[in-house]
Amino acid sequence: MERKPKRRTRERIVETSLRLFNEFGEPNVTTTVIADELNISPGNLYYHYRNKDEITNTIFGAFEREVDGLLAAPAHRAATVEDLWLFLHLLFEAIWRYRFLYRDLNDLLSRNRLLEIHFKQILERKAAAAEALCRGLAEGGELLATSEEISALATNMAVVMTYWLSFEYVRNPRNPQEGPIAARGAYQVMALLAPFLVGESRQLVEKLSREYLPG
Amino acid sequence: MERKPKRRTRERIVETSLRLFNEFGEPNVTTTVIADELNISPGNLYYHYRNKDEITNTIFGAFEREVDGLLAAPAHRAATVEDLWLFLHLLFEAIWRYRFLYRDLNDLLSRNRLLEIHFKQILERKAAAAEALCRGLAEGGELLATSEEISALATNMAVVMTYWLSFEYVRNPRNPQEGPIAARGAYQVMALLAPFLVGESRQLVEKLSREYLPG
DNA sequence: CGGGAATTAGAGTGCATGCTCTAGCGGAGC
DNA sequence: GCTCCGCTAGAGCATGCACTCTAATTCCCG
Repeated sequence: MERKPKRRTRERIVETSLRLFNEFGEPNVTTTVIADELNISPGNLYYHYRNKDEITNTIFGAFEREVDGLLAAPAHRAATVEDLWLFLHLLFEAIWRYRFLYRDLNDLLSRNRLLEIHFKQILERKAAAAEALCRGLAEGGELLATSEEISALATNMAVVMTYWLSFEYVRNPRNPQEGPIAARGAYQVMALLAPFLVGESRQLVEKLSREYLPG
Repeated sequence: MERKPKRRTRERIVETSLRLFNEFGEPNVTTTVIADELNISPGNLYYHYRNKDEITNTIFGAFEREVDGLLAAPAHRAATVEDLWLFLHLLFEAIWRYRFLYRDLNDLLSRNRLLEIHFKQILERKAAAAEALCRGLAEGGELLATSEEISALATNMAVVMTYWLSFEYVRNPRNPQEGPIAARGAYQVMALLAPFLVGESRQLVEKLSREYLPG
């Protein structure tokens, strides 16, 4: 009936699941739908994965590895505004590729203990990375703020990094374009710490904003 | 069998549903559970409400009325930092009482068109109220920022106002205490615009923070 | 009382979904 | 060609859910 390569079924399941999860939301994608989309039988799907959660967890594992790599970088490196700008773009791009996790976050976490624990860790690492970046900028004299201000700022950065996609989704449910949303998210996070920046760094932010905001 | 007052069934259904929704999440509360909790039959429940969505919509209607009242206020009044502080507390308190809406937001909106439209409006009104408050402070000379900065700031305020509860919930799933979470949310939003405030207003924020943050 | 309307009970239905079970296919090595 | 084994098909099961239907009860009002 078909001439597709047969040996990649396990990989194809996660690829297709990720695509469908992102498009329709994980709760709205049944195992039958995944199997149909792949033109395989439910039995075949369950031969490769014990249950639906195992598919979700596999996808989440890939996401976690990617994000961990990104979040680890800022910790041990001198921070500049350009670093932050790049970091935010990479982060939002990764989040976009796994956006289903963020769309039905609480639902997923309440049904899956592993996700609950690990996602919480990711959140903490996000806040820690944001704080490390801010303190790095402060040490370099590019940012001027008290320790309390930096703590609150880092927390707010974590909030916006985590929920910007959801926010955009509620504001505009039928508008799934990556570029603008990710760039806008990076801009919004940048706007959080812009007022704390001094002189040339602040002007750099304004320049970056002008370049990326209209596009 | 029972001696409870019988005539309030319709009201008791929404009251109990709200409580259960908030505690366990709307998707995890079945109509059977609601009926059981009230010691009534499913048939009785469906006599008063055509379906589950009608219960949700009724609750949402009450929430919308409350929030609309709150959001309308800042628009036509001279703004001060104290006004904002009070406004944020009232808003977070209202959100807390209807927190189930925010917990499974995307799930709810994707299954309920009325909610999708009206919640979107609420979001827009939140951003508008935040922007009005900021511009009011700017006119009063208490806040110093460009128009672009105020726009980005208001958007970020809307994000934190909307998702602070979710954020706290992910960070600490088993810790349902109202006071600290609402106060902390107000503080976080305040921290967003603090760097734009001048002189005495900024010191006032620091004072308010010291009072409410540890508690 | 009596009768009609409002309310309630509770068994039951239909459907969706995650998942299972068994039989069979097909390719690689002997 | 045979056999073994990884892979696949697909009917079907168990469960949980929102929701329905009819009969009974209770309440209101004359």
